[in-house]
Amino acid sequence: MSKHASPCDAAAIRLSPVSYLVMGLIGLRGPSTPYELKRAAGRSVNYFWPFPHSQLYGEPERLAAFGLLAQEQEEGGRHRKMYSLTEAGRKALDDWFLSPPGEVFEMRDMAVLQLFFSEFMSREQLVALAADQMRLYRERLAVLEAIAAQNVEREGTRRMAPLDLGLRMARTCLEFWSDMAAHPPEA
Amino acid sequence: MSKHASPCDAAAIRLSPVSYLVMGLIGLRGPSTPYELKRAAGRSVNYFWPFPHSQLYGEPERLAAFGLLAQEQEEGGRHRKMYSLTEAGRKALDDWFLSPPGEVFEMRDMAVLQLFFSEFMSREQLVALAADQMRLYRERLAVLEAIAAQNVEREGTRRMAPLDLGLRMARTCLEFWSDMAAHPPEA
DNA sequence: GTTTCTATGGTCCAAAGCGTATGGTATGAA
DNA sequence: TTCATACCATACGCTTTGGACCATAGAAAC
Repeated sequence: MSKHASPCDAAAIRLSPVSYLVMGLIGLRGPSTPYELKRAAGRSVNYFWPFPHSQLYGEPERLAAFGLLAQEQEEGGRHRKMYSLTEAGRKALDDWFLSPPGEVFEMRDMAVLQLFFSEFMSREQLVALAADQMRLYRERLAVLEAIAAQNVEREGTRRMAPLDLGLRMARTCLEFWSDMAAHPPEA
Repeated sequence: MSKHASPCDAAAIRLSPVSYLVMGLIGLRGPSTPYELKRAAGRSVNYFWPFPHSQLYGEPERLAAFGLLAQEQEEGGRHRKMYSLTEAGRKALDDWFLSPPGEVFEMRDMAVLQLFFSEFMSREQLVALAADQMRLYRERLAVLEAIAAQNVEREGTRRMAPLDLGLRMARTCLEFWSDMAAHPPEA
């Protein structure tokens, strides 16, 4: 039932962020199906590394082919595939931690792009943009705070740390756009 | 000399962030060659909307084909192509400003990805990660502050606003990672 | 005046990533 | 039985990516 790939050139495989995402989540959760990964990711890691769910089906397959995950397929029904970490997979994760990424975040922000070109905007448009961003960041804050509230017992643990950063960033942005709305530069 | 596309289905064209990037930069700078755009972008907008330089060559071509830019080609030498905004292009830009993006930034942060899975790390590794991020954010801050210093006369203008946000974000992150280094959660 | 060096300027393309359309399967209600 | 609705999975066309590669100009060296 268990279908292993030959523990082939695990050295040669290209590991992308999504690879680590998948291996990491399985490490945290234990054996999981793609659908479970998708749901788990949607509520957490997706906030600071977005990606389409379709990758959570393809990537485990690929990792299994290289022996980093073990695959087990349901006999009947939906033929769910259950993936778990192999020794090699665990090792790959550990190796990843050995060296910090050496780069800071990349941010893609359409609102800031508009802001950069805001010389072409009227004052009203600029204020409207700022107001809209304020609304969105308040929403974002509410969502993140709700997640924090649901996990009070884990407060201060490592897994909650990214949430903390998310909250800080959202507050910083909210503050920025509030200032912008209150005192829009003339040009 | 001047080569216009028919002002064809400018309605049908798909406009991506890079499209606005290009049109916006040309709007700010006046007529520009791709190389100039590339250099200008590298020092500014690239910090909050990264993209490969090859797009700055392909995209203007495409926009010109739809009549949003006008193209003029150097006769001899390098056959540089000079692009400028047409009426339609200016209009497309204006239309863009009519509706705020309605979304907040997407962040991709490898360090936070590692942090999320840091339960698998030793305390030393975590501290090392934090220290490395601190270093990088200090560097980033230095760069941004240098840019700000070079533009004191434009301080408080709209074009400098994104820089302000960048500084605030970098400080927030630096603070976060400093806290992480000083008080790494046990697990 | 020819060679060489370097900074400038531009193109190409294979591979990766993206998002969505689509199509099955289980469950419970009508 | 059937319908409706979640749940679960895959396929595929399109865009983006990043970096390798090429080409030109001008200056310096000889």
